[in-house]
Amino acid sequence: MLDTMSTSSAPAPGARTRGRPRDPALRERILEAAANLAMASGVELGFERIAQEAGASRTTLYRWWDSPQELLLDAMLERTRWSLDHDSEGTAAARLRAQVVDAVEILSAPDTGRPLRALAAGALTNEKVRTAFIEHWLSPRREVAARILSDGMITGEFRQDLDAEAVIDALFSPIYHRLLLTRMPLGRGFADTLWRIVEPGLSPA
Amino acid sequence: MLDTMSTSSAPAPGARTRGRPRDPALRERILEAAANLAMASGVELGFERIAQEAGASRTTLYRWWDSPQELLLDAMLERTRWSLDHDSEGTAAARLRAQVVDAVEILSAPDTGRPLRALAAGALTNEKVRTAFIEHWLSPRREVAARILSDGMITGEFRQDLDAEAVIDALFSPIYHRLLLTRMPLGRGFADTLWRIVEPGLSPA
DNA sequence: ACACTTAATGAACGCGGCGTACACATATTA
DNA sequence: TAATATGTGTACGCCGCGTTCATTAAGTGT
Repeated sequence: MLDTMSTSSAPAPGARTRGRPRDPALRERILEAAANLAMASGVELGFERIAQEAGASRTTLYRWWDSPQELLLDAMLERTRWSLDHDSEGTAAARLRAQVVDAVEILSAPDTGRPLRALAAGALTNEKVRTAFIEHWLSPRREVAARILSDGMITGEFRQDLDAEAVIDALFSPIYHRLLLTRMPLGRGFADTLWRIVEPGLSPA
Repeated sequence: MLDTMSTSSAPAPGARTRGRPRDPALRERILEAAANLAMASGVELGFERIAQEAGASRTTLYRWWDSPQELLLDAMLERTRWSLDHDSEGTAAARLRAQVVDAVEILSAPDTGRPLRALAAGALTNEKVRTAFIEHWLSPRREVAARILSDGMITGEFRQDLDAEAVIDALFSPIYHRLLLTRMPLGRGFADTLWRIVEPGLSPA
């Protein structure tokens, strides 16, 4: 089993260790500082600034994270747990559609969308960040959708020869695309529009 | 009319000017150096390295470009002119599908795909780069597809209530997504798979 | 009590790229 | 020949990076 909630620095849940225990409040201040800085677009994300904003020592950050982006990833993961809980009621189509709406929700909200841009930027320059981003952010979310798709294919609601990964790409990558590259409007309506385009390709002939 | 072939530094096509004329060969060496460096993944793209690689003076680069990424964009535009020429023969569906295949072609080839990643990374950190990337790279390509979609909607081959921009997103952004973020295979087959998913949403009921 | 272990701080260092400024050489037009 | 614009080379200060070190703090073990 994979721990999706922390990139590198697991404070060892209930493990009683020797030495001085890590200060949870400090960690929280650091994560919040990173999220705040990343929300203010145009600000370069660096250990220097984060430490200053959090009122922490720079060395402390270096101890726990390898890069500012991995730090930010930890912050984002904790702030978006809810999006991984999904209803298992209703048709597969309705559940999948709800996931698309959720994704638009998260990526269009400034306090999550903007940090996600900084995260993606890191993923493009640092392979380690890219790996962590895939492992801890993208994959868990794709798996939720993959599960729903699989259910629908079994019950016959969807066609059985679907390429699940490609369907997920078609449904979700446009949302990332609008957030990251283009400047086209990204709002609730886009989820509907997108769904209307892809949905016909899901149902059996 | 918009000049899509140069971001900032137009050498004024046939304009006879005073002073010493710009050296075209030097410009070419610089563009090539940038493309080569961007192809070697893991290398940070900076004026310093580009100048060194091109055997040019760093000052010269600062004169003509505002950022290494805008320089690289110029290089990419010149190397992918062909992709903007498209056949106007055949059904709209066939022509649109061909565009998807071309896109996969360009983004999966290392000598264009990797530089494009560097370009996208720049677009995520520098708003000016982002603007140039949209204006000179994304928009012209989207317009080709938009034209085909428009044709198909007029002839009745496609449904008339399509949101063209959203269709384009659904068809092309998954390709960028696979190049930039995920590590899923990006090959000829993906174009076909993608098309099979989206195509049903295009034809009239 | 004491030793031991880990966390957090703060100061300092060298490195490298960035952006700019300046002086100079070169090529072309008026 | 004068004027103009391109290209070169050097030098400078700045800032963030990544690391090292010494020090203090907060918990464990016997």
